[in-house]
Amino acid sequence: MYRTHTCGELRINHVNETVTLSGWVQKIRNLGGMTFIDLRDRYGITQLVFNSETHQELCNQARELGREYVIQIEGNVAERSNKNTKIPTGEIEILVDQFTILNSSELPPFTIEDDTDGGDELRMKYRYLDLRRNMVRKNLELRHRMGFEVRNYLNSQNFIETETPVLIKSTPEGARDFVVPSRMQPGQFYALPQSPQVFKQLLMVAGFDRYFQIVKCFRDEDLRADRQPEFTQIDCEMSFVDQEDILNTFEGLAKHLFKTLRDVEIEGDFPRLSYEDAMKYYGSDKPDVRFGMKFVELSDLVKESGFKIFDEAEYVGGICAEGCAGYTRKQLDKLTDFVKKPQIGATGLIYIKYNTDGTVKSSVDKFFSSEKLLEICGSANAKPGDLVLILAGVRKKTLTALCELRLEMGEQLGLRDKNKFSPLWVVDFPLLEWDEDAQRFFAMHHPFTSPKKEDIHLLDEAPGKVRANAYDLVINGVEIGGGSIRIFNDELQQKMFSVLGFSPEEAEEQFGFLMNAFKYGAPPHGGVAFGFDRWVSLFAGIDSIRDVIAFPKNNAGRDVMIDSPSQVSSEQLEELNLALKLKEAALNK
RNA sequence: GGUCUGGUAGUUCAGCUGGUUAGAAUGUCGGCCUGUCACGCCGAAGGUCGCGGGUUCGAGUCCCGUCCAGACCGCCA
Repeated sequence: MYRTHTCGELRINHVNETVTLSGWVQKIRNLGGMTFIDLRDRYGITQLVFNSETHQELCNQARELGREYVIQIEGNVAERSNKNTKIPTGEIEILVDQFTILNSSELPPFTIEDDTDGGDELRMKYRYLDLRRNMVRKNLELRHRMGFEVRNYLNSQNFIETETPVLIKSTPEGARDFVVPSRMQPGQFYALPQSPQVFKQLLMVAGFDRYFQIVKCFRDEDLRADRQPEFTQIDCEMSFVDQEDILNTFEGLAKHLFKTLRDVEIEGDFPRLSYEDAMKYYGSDKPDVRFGMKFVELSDLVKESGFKIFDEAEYVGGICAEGCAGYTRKQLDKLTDFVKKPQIGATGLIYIKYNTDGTVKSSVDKFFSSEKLLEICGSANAKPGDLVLILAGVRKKTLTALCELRLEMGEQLGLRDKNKFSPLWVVDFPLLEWDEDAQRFFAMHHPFTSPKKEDIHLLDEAPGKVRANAYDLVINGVEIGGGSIRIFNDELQQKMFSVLGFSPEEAEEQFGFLMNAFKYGAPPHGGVAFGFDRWVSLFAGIDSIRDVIAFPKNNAGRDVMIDSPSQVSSEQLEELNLALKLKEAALNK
């Protein structure tokens, strides 16, 4: 038997028991006549003592140990004379009688501690060592518990977890597919699913009624801190539901997860915000509503002042930063630089300081009277002591920039507390969005999303105005998930394909199986999918999803530990009927 | 595809306008130490300054290219 207890469970009431422990050597403190070793496993740390007076030989052996050696010890649990209140096992220690080295270890390239000295690159290369660290392991334990609670809740609501295939078919629209060559069908390829979308709809046709799956999805697009080429979704679909039923069901899931994983009670219904209002008040379809600072449109108020920037702007909007009237020139310059960064793209920043004495000071004093500036402050709901920040320009771009500025101010003012959670549903998304390059409409959500009944008549005359039965769950400015009520009528689906520019033949070739299925009594249905990794990282209070994934890939889609992707042998290529034709840039690598 | 930041000891970093032998902390190794738990004290080893080219009497430092890593824009229904 390798162990009778784990390294995290022994307490004062175990004193005098003889125990066997196995684990890794975390730290050796050699005091000469006496040596202490911290023995670590997943469950905790237990201190071992070697005393040269009573166990000279053992003491000598203990000195031979190194960090991360795997050892097994037998000894007696004793009460410490000097207790350590910082750890749960700190009242006891093990007087070791014998020990065995189960495995030696090379010196690890970084220290296995909470505050490691390892940089990201090293930690990824030696991920199995990084995973020994509390921080990373705790994230994965949270992930485990969350998966468990998702299953618990959805099971209690009669959902059936059903697996869907991973080798499927490439379709146009949406993200770039990962493709897998078929050996048995020369020249043909499978695609890895971007989501199990059509399968879950087919399960509804099959009468499964309530489906879910915690499932890997794949998208071959460029990565970010919160985007991996393979990621996990909580994928769900329900029959005989309208939007209201879905929002209620999954609001229930969200509340259950908040309660069980973070012990947070979310009072009342999640607020709902139309896409239009989200853009108008926050410049984003995933607003962070932990704080206010809503946009105020000032376009009409500031026109014809002779200030060219405002006069020529399609949109002028501002936010009110509470209590910031005291900002120095330096701070304001820094904010100006911030909004002028190419990624944000504003041309400049206008401010009005509403001083505590009731006076105003602005960067556009030349063009506006004090009365006018006060009026602007009034519309922006500013009170003495506040600072109004204004951007102007093309509507869409300015809203986006103002969104970034708002988030930056929220950050500076400490309004984005990681332990505060503000969920909301963003609803009434547009069904379609116009693509300038392709000169056609694309489905904003996906081609199976149903238009709002009252907007269907607009499909021909003004497709861009049609709203969809689509919704996103947004928490703290992070898009946690989204979904829609689907089209379940063959005719409407064909109509949708035609608006998207598919010929009937193309639609038949790509999605014939789905439309065919819809001919056999498809129930009304709809669903939602949540980004599991993002949700876990939100609960863990971290910004990157990499640390809630056991073996993530880097920002170039590379696994630096196993060194993938990699080349395959010419025999493998031959077998797959593939020949490589590399571009020059690829050859240089 | 683009923008930005970084790459110096095992590790995390410092290294100014180019100028003597490239430093600190930590880790490692050796010695001392019987109550440590960030143990302490003494000592030692440890460097292709990512790689290639250029400018210069002289390059870790400046320039060009390139590779790697990270953040972001485009992209991601």
